[in-house]
Amino acid sequence: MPPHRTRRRIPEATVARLPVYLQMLIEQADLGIDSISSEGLAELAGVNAAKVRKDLSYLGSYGTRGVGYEVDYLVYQIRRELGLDHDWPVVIVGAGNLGQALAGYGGFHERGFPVAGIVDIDPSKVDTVVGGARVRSLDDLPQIVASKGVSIGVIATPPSAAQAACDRLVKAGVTSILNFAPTILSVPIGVAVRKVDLAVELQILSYHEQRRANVQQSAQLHAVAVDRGRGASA
Amino acid sequence: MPPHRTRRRIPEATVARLPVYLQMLIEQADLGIDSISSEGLAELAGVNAAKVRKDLSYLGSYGTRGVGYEVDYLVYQIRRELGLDHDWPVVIVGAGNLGQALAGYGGFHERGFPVAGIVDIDPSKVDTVVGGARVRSLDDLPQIVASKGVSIGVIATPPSAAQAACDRLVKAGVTSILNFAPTILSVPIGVAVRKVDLAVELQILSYHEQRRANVQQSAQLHAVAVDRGRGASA
DNA sequence: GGCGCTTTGTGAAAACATGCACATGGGATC
DNA sequence: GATCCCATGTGCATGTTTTCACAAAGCGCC
Repeated sequence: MPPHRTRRRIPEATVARLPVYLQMLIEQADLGIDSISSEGLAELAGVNAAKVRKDLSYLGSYGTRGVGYEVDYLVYQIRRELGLDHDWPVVIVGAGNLGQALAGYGGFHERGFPVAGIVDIDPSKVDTVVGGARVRSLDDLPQIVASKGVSIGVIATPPSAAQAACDRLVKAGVTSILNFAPTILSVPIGVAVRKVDLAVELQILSYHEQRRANVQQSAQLHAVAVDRGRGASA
Repeated sequence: MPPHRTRRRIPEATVARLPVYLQMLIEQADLGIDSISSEGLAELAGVNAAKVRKDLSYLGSYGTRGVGYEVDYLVYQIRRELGLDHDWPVVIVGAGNLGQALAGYGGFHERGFPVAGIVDIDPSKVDTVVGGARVRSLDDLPQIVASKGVSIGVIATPPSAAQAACDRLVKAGVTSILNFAPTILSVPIGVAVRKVDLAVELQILSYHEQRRANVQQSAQLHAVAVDRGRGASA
């Protein structure tokens, strides 16, 4: 039996933090640091130390008590667990503003997600070149997916086209989708979807701004009430 | 006493879903639908009905038993709660690939976050025009923030410049930050930060792909073991 | 080789979020 | 104006995530 076959399931919240730890660890490695404590990593990642330890404990016991974690080894283990020991080519659907920026965004390639292709339904966009890649027809999707072994698709279309784009990705054999359109996609079970909605992020910030304003206002009202109480009757 | 002064705090998980409900409700309103049940909204938002009801109950009792929710009124209430009853101008720091795409991305303006300005530290980028806005110098930041009443900043710089960009935003008076750089920002308390890291999203998908592969492999191994068991000894 | 220092790894508690299930109450029909 | 129907609003149980606190364990120094 291999040492860690299926391995116990890692909580989703932890999975979402591992990439952050990874990023910080790589930074430290580049700085020549070769050992780090949960405390140190916690500080870099903006979380608390107990959380770091519990998160890392899901991967196995890779720390040394009294010392900390060896940076390189931890990088290796997190990479392995996240499936980052090889590249995952991605295909982008939609060559509008956002699709073009994503295609040209070096961060993808740099972090193990080379852009295998970018496609658009609009014939006038096809064959234009964005971010070093030639835009291809949506009809070429199956061919791109098959020939490059793509399993992750990125949707950067307008909302109205997102579900259709999704369907074509799934039909072409993609099993994970990153959706930038403000649309809830329906997919067969077994296909993973993550949604990133830039406006939603801003709206959440707006809530906190709003709240701050309300609280201040209410504190002022309260202060007034207190003053009144002091000066006069009850 | 006003009817809903500070109002009980809304759970963060709910705050993150309200924008999605809002989006769906606006879509329904545009379609001429004027009433919707928790069940219907749940389906559109991709969550379950009890959750919708509980989430909406934090806003108050705005539904009608036996009937559902009036779409327009709910839109109004969610907008008010999220602070979306007025626009929130944003300033973008960094006019690279991503910054340009964001500046040109209609979704921001459309959903209440007009781009009040985009700035860059690189003199060669200053005065170029992207997405209808002229890039201005980083030094103009305080002036832009003050004159346009900006309270939300978007960081679209390379990671190495992100903390400096953040500091300047805070100093200029911005109190909420949306950070696209893969960096943990440190900010004074009272400033809200949200981070969106595109590569992290892909890495989370990668984990699930990886896992799928492992499970399949392990199922195969298991099948082999069973076959062996069948064919021979134990 | 033992002692003390340090930091991990992890049970157990607390906080938070989800989902069920049903009492409650509004609207429609007669 | 009484009755039925239906979907909301919510108490409660369940599941997940965070945090605490401490025993276990490696390292270096004497």
